[in-house]
Amino acid sequence: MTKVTDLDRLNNTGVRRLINVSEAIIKTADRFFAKFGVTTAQYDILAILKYSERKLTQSDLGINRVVSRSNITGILDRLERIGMAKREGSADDRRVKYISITKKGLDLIEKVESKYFDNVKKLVWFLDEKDKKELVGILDRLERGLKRSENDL
Amino acid sequence: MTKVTDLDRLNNTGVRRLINVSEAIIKTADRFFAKFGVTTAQYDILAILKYSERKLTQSDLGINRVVSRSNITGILDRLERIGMAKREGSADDRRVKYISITKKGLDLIEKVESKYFDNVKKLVWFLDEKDKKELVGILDRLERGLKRSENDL
DNA sequence: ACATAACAGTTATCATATAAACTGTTATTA
DNA sequence: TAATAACAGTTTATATGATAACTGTTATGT
Repeated sequence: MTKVTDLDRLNNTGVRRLINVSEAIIKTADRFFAKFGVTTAQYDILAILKYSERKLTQSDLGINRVVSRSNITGILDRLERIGMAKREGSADDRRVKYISITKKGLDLIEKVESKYFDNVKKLVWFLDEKDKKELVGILDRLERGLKRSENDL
Repeated sequence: MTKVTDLDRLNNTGVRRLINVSEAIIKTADRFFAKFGVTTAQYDILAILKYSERKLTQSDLGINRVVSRSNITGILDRLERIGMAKREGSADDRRVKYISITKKGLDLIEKVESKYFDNVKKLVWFLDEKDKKELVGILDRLERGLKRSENDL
């Protein structure tokens, strides 16, 4: 039974801070996309569909976005309902469904994309090149640490 | 209509990376607490209750955790169901409910807490003091940027 | 060929989150 | 005091996420 030290609490505060900032960014993105009638998850899927070189299946989308297959089902249901994407069965493999973005989906991205990137630019406005490089390094080291702490989970 | 540049995409990739690492940390925490029969949100509430100097209302809990009042309702429902917390009406103000942690809740924290802080220690294992200081600064600057980008949301 | 394993997608359940409408209570103010 | 505003908490609707059970299809291996 290890004793909890002040340093432990300080570390925890720092990690919480990281998570809070992340969540604040996510919520801001959610509100941004909501103005255009889609959720962040839906927009992400549409952007992947638009920029993919090849036809994608539902499983492909799951891999890119780290969303499980079961949740992709629901997101695509809603995208189909609002007419932004559609499913097509594969002739080769009857298990597979190919997903494509519709004209309406492409129009949405056209309208939203540059505004979205403008917001990202404002978000990182106060970071210089050194900050950005350091941040990437810190994130790498956090991921290494995460593996350590996952081991004896 | 601004054009999207490579730098825009690079910025976006960096921000996504930050969010991905954050979400990976959150998921690891979720799995950790699940082993003890609670969710992260539930544990957070219990920890706040344990270490609070004064009696807390549901609104108080909302403010600390940035969870809206409506979500607090559900989280407390479930905490009450498993016997970890309880509600008590206020005599002064019949709108208000004071929330307290039960013996069972305190036992849980006793059992979990030092293991949790051990995991946090492993998470930040590869960060030195300079990293930690730099990270705090970067998070500050990101928050400033976030305000900028929220302005014309 | 037939049994079995692996796979793609769907469905169901639970927890969480946002937002808006609602109930009852307290505070304000005309 | 009566009308109204502000507040605390609940409820409802919708979206997302994790997991697990399930259906149908394809691949494998004896």
